[in-house]
This record gives sequence, structure tokens and C-alpha cells, in this order.
Amino acid sequence: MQSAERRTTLADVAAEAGVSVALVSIVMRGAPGAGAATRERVLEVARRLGYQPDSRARLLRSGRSRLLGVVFDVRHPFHHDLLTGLYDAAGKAGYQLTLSAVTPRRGERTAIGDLLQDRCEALVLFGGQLRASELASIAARLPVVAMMRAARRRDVDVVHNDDALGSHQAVDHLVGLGHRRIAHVDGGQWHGSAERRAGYQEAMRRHGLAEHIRVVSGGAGEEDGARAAERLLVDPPTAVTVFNDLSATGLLDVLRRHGLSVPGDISVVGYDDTGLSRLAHIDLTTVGQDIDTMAAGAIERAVARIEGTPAGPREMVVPPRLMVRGTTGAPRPAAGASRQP
Amino acid sequence: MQSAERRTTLADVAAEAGVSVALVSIVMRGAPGAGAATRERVLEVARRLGYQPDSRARLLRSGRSRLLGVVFDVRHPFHHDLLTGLYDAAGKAGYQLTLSAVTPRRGERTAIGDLLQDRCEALVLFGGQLRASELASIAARLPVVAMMRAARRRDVDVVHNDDALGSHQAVDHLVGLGHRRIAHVDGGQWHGSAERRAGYQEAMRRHGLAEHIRVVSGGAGEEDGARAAERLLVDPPTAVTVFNDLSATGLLDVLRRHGLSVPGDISVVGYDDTGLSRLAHIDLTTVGQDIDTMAAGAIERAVARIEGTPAGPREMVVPPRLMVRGTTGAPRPAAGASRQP
DNA sequence: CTGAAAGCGCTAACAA
DNA sequence: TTGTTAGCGCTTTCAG
Repeated sequence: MQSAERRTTLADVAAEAGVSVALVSIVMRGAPGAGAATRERVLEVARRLGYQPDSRARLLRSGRSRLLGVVFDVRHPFHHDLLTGLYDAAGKAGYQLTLSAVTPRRGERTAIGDLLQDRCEALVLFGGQLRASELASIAARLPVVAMMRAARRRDVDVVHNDDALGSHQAVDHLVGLGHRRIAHVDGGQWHGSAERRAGYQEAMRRHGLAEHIRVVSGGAGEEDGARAAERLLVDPPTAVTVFNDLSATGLLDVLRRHGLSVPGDISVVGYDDTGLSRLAHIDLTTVGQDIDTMAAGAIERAVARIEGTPAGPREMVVPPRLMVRGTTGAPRPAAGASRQP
Repeated sequence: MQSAERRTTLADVAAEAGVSVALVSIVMRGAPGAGAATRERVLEVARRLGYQPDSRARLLRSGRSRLLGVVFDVRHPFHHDLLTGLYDAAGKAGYQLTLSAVTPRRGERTAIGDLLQDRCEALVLFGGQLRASELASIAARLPVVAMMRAARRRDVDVVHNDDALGSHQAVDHLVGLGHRRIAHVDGGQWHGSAERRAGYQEAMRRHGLAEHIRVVSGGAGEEDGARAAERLLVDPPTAVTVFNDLSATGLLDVLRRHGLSVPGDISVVGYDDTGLSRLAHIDLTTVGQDIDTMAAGAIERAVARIEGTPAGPREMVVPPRLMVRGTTGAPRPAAGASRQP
């Protein structure tokens, strides 16, 4: 199989079928304007010759690419689920996706550069660390939708989870179970951390538990949760809400190693509903982001900008949903204490 | 920002810089044949106008795309690591990657179809369920490299882990620790399961432990490992090698719930060295696949086929490497025996 | 060193 | 219903 074999083109099919290339083009893309018999014959020839349309030539000519560029990070557990939803939504809207990955050795800038060269009509960015000014200069050239990113700018659409609401749900659940001394392990500098922390504090105040507010600094990793647990152990609360699932598993581990039972002695709530939280022996109660809605929202925003239709609000906030599993339960009746609200 | 703003093209840059498009083309791709001064000026203008080359037009004209299509599955934990290595290797070989994802609602055929339209020069397929005949018909049109797939065919290059060797490493490690009664939980119908099982059996025989061979049927999921553990508990061996990490965690969980200590009472070895196995509270000894070597190998095979260079062997088998962590240790001296540690 | 001209494979007007 | 004619933005001879 030498590469000498030129690929079959429209012209080849046209010649073989004895018609013009224009007609074959019409038939190939199912456009109206071709006789049933001819159509049939052309299709047959195309199949026989193994004709494959050349998307580049096609897009080049038709001016538009109907391509949506997506930048995702191979390391992020979330991004893959998001891709699933994005493909669905894009397909429905009549757009195609082209993917560009960020890896430990391939930066966001490179990933975006590739997409720009592919003449995408809009960009969907997951997470990412780009400076606001860079984002702005890209957004000046084509619509950009940022998902799960802090960018609260006027030149970029933002689709993200309602982090504050998620924390509310977690706290409400714990309070409903009877907890009062509820701590929070935050996510440090990570996107969403500030919102989740604030949400926790607000919910605590709303329940009249301001005096029990206790924030321990953490991070996004397992070790961050473990470290936070050590600090919590000095005076354990009856429940903890944690920035994310991974950190929560680190915390769980340390808690158990120190002989605390979960949820007997202490309840734990994670965030994100990752596969990890669903593992039987972790079985973590967690706040799940509505990934499909977020994906659909992102595509809808992108398409709206491309087609210049509505230009609705720049920000789309999607409500999360609490997934109650095995790490939360009623607190043990406090020894000796009898404060009943 | 209306879409009326046409993108800047080579011609725009040429006009602005007062030179011909051909010259700009030369400068833009760093080809020889332009004066230093002109080059400088053209580059400056291009930057000022925000010129971005159009990869489609470029590739269309130059005949070749230098594009490698990659089909991966968003659900597979492995595939993302593989992508990292693939980007590196492809870049070094002067090729670009275009990604096409398989999702729960987007099949492999669709994913491949997109890539074919993009005029990739070769395909790299991760896993996948395509029938051999389909694979063959695709391979008839362009070089195909299959990774981690059973395809042992003459029309497709195959790059995969040496599963048998991995099992050998696991068993050797355990025997070295003093284990004799070593069981194996297999992966059912999954790719690699048969090889890993056979490798286990062979290694056991090699160590003169044929009488202790014990295979329990399992699968790739956590619940498969859990189920296997239940069966193993009837008469626990001192060590188990498991098809993959996920299954191993399910097994670990059940073992511990039944009061067995790991590695005190029983040692466990997983397979794949996924992120899961590295979590502090799982800390699973496991057989790691050499992902970077596999990725580099896949690209090297693909490029060789494209450029018609060597046409070496169709199959590339990469040795794995045992990652010793906390779930393996010396067996407890058998009751009645008198070996004191 | 630079420019003019000829397409790559396809689509979109228009004409027949 | 079908064919003709222009290009899309770029690279690539080939002259100057």
C-alpha cells in the first residue's frame, strides 16, 4: 500500500459517474437539486471508489467551519464527563467539536493556538490558568466560553456550578441530620474555593450556627485533606464539608486511622461526585455538579455568540445536587450535653 | 464584535508589508529564501494584524496533512496519560495530533469517521471494540496502530503491554517475600485478562508452586474484585494478584471489612498503576504499564508506515514495571511453623 | 532574494 | 435537473 495512491476526490467520482463535480457535491451533502436516479448512481460510485469528503477543502470553501474548539486537561477527572455532554449538545446544534488537550507537558496556550489555526468559530475552555488579559485578547477574535473558571469578565461567557449553593446543600443536609459543630476544609487557591467557603459560612449563619463556623485551610489534593484532618483532630467537630472529593478521601483516611468512625463519630461531605466518591469503600456523600446541563449551556452560549442571536447574560450558573451516600449520618448524642434547639 | 470582521489572511499581511503573498508565506513558515530585514518587517506586520495561518488551507495546498488521528475513550483512566505521551512523541516527529473521543453516546465508528474526513495520515486507536474486518478495511486506506487491543493481525500495527511479564513480576515479587499460596483474580473478557492469567499460572509453575495455582474469575470493576474476595475468604491465600487496580480496591475493601489485615494477613497486587493505586490510603502495590514508551512506540510505528521507511514487526510489546507499595509484605509465619521474623 | 501564476478539493452562484 | 465558472487561503513551481 504505497502512499502513491491518491485519495479519491469529487472529480474522480464525477468522472466515473459521468456527471459534473457540482452535481456530485450536491449529492454528497444531501442538498436538494438532483434527480433520484442520478443521486443513486453517484452514491453507488462514491461508495465503490471509497470516496471520503475532505472536510478541510469543504470548510475552506464554505467560509464557515462550524467547528467548536474545546480545551480540556487530561488530568482533570471532570473534563472527560464534560466532553460527553459537549459532543451531544454540539451535534444537536449542528456543530462539530475539535479537541485540544492540555497535558503536563503541553500548555494551555499551545492547546488554544492549535484550535485557532483550525479556524474554530468559538472556544470552550475548561478550567485553565490563562491570565485575564490573554483571555480577553483571544475573546476579541472569537467567542469564548469558560467553564469552571474564575473569569467574571465582560468579554467571555462563563458557565459554572453554583458553588455557594452546593455548600448550602451540604450544610443544610448536615444540620437536618442534627449536626451543629460543622467545619469546612477549603480548597486554597483553587477555582471555586472562595465561593464554597463563603457558601458554607453563609449557610452556617443562616442556621444560627455562626459561633460554630470553623474553616481549615486545605487544597485540592488528597494530602491537603489529610493535613486538614490532623488539625481537626485536636478538637473534632461532628461533621466536615470538604472542598472536593479527593481532599475528602485524604481526610477520611486520617480520621479512620485515628480511630474515629464515619459517620458514627464524624460525618463528611465531599464535592464533585467524582468516580472516586462512588467507590463502595469510600461511598462519600458529595455535592454533584450537573455536568450535562453545564455542557449544554456552554454550547448554547457559544452558538448564540457565533450566530449573533440573543446575547443573553454572560454568566450561567448551574445548580448542583447533593448525592447522599454513606459518610453522613446523625451525630452521636453529645456526652453530658443537653442543648436541644 | 460582529462576525463581519474577516480574518486577516496572508494577502492582508502582504499588502500591509508591501510584499507578495509568496514571500509572506516563506517568512511565516520559516522557510529559507527571505532577507533578514524583510523577514523582520513581515513578522512585525503579521503580529500587528493578529495574523493566524489557516491550517486547513495550508494542508489542503501542501497535499499532506501531517496529522495523526487519535481515538480515545473518555471513560478509560489510562487514555489520558497516553495522550500526554502521544503529544510529546508526535511533536518530536513533526506531526500534529487530532483527537476524537469515544463517549457513552458516541461510538468508535463515528469517532473514526471524523478523523478520516480530517485527512489524517494515520490512526492511533486506544482499546476499542471494532470488528477485525472493519479494522482491516480502515487499515487498507491508511496506516492504523492499535494500542491495548487484542488485534493480532497483519494489517494493523499493535502496541501493547507485556501482560504475561507483568504477572510474572507480581508473582516473583510475592514469592521473593516468602509467599507460596498465591491466588489470581482475573479480568473476565477484558483485553489482557487471558495473558495476565496465563502469566500468573506460568510463573507459579516456574516457582514450583503449581499445586497452589488458584484462579478466581473477576472482571474490571470494583464490584468484581469484591465478589472475588468473598469467594477467596472461604480459604484465604496469603497473597493475591488482581487483574487491575479498580478490581483490587474492591477486593481490598472486602478483605478489610472481614477483619483481615493487609499486608499482614494477605498481600495484594493490582495492575496498571492508576492514580487510584497511588492514593495514600490505598497505597496499592501494582504493575505499571510503561505508558511513555508505548506512546512513543505507537507514534514511531505510525510515522514509519506513513513514510514507508522500515516496516518492522507489526507487534510491539512493552515491558511493564512493578511498583512496590504498601499492600505487599512477608506472609505471617504459618501457625506451628517456627520461622521467627 | 522576490513576484506572478497555478492550483489543492470543494462549494456556491449562476446559466443552460 | 444539470453543468460552468469562480474562487476559499495557502504553497509551490518558475521566472525575474
